[in-house]
Amino acid sequence: MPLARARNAAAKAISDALTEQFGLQGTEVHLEVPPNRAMGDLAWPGALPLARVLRRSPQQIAQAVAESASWPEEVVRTEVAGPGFLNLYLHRGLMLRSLLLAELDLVELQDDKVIVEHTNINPNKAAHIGHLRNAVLGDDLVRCLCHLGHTVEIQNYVDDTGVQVADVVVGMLFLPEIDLAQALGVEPGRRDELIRHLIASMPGDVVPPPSGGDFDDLCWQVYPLVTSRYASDPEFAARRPEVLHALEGGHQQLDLEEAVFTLERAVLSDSDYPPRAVARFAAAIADANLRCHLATMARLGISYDLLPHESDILHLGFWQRAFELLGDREAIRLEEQGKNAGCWVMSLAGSAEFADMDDPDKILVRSNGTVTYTGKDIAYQLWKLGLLRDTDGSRHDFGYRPYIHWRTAGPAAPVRYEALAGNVLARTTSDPTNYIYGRDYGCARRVYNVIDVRQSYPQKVVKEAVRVLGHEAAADASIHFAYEMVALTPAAVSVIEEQSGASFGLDEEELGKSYVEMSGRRGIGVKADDFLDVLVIQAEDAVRARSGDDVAESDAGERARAIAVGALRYLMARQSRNRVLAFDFDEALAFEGDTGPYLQYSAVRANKIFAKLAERRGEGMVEDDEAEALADEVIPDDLWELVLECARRRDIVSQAVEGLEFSLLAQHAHGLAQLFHKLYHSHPVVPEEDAGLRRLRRAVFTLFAREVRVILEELLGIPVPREM
RNA sequence: GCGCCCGUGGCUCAGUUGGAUAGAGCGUCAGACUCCGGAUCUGAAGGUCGCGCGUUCGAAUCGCGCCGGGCGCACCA
Repeated sequence: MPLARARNAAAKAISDALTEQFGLQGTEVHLEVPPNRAMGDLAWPGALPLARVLRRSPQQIAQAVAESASWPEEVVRTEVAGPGFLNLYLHRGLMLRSLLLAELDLVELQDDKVIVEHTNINPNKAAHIGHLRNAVLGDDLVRCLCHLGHTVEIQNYVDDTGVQVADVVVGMLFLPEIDLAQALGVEPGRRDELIRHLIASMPGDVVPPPSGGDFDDLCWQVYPLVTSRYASDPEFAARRPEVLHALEGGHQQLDLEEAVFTLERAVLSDSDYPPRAVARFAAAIADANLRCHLATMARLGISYDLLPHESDILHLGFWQRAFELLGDREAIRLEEQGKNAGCWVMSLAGSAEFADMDDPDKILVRSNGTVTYTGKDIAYQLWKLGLLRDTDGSRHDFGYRPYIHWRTAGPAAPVRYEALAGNVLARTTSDPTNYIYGRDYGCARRVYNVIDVRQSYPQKVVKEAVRVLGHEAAADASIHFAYEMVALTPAAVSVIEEQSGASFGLDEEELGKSYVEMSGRRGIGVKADDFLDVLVIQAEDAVRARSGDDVAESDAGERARAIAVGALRYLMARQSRNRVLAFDFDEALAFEGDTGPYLQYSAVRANKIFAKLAERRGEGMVEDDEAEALADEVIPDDLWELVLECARRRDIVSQAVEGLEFSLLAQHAHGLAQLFHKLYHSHPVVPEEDAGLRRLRRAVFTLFAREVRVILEELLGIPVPREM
């Protein structure tokens, strides 16, 4: 990290000069990178606030520091400018040399573990583009944390016993056969045949390659029918709590085939469905959807370490233990009267954040004895922090077993799921004696929960619960990574309605707004796989238009996939997280300008230079021995600008993680690509006959080619195709 | 009602410990050499940073008050 070294050395020089000249001890010196190179490479604005204290003009102070400081070798020139900035100019050759020497890029490994929980899609329907925002932001965070030397555990929480899964089960078991058959896209038939059809479309023990009409797409069709029928049919609506209760009861070791057989018999004899069979059926639906979600995310190079299941939290008594801990601290109480009578509530009145609320109590256990989602989430959070402990001090833990294995061909390549080889993706089990050798899950120093901003309130409650249990530091380390939702522009809604031939029945008011909220319950949304498919098709058209028909089929497909992923991931990263992303097809399908493909193109072009260089001149990228010789090189302004930008990666990544704002990183990447594209035209390499000039350009472009690959592939998960 | 978020050229957005001349992209207009690929580049036009008051050497950024929009404040998740 040559820039950090130069910065620290310069800061120390300034601090020492302040002591020597003005007797100031231990002044904090922050050096920033000024807006343009005419103002230097690093700048110290600290003379301005010191003016009052020292009763001298800022220019005088800056001048005194500039003249008396013993500057490190990295600083070659100083200048006092504007109202009193002290601008520093770096030794360009030295910086370029250091940046090219790869071993200087190593990071210290951090001695902690960080958990990032993301994706968390309800396993009752296909993923939509809103879920993609969650997963991409979560994955970007994971990549940046790893880059900074952290050990990261990625969790994708599976709510397999919630109302949403129950709703699809209700639909399969109780919707009129006619409606059901239509939703499933088959000829009307008996219910047991429809159930069989659904089971047959499940992916089994594999993670399937996504295509149209997958299992999760069928559920996507069924789900809105259920929710709309609840409103009109009370008898139907009464099925929901029945099914939910069955799910919570579990299905101990019941075989799926046996469960389906049981359901069939119930259909034929017109008798009630046995709860255990219903629960087993629901578990199969949740699992099948989960595998579809994994497949969708795999396309984007997103993977996980652990799949915690809500059913296991339930069966292993996580909540009971959390309840005891909260009870010991008297953080919860049983409400005897009022509107919350019969409920266990946690009072939030004690914390400033909730003090102004009308009702500062949050219900954790309902009057019927069941626990709310927030209650379960508190237990889960405590477990993540290693704080869910039994009375003997041992950790109250899950059981674990390998769920599937996976591997990738590179940092931004698609994830390939396989049976036995590669990295382990584990899932929790309800048998705490199950474990995976050498693996220890949970128990992190810091926890990021990537969740939609609309869940800020329950997330605050969870954090507060950790705090009232006396774990101040752990509460502070419980971070809600909140982001705004993805909505649809009215134009996007029209496109979907036109293509699907369906109408979402939006009223005047909704259509008048600048965007429409997506809703799985209403079936309003752009499915993630569908959108990716469209992107791939568009990208492939563009590839063929440029390269002609001589591109091999598989090669064009490969490039198109990379471009589609690049466009999508960049789109998600570049918008700041607390702004609603109003999805528009035209904008999302753009491949020119401030887009992923623009960045990819810069990387491809840079690589192309070196390919041609090897071919025509037998020269390659600048290696360490050549880099040594560059320290004395005179580097012109325009090339230097790119060199300095390349030096800033670590700073930018730290800042992005600190503020959970990956638009900073996206913008940095875009800036780099822009500088490169400009230089590409003004500084040709291959045709340049002057060997010295050619070496310098090679050096700068070597730096860029490496840098852009790291930022795109490692940090943003955007693949760099071989050609475009 | 209380809380959080958003308001920046025609459109979509950056601008994060307050820093120097507010940046991109799209769109519009005018251009790019027998030269490593034109998904690129050069140039032009386009801004009361919602409004007001304040803090500061300095405010798009911090504080207060308005205006407009969104989202929360469930025995849903």
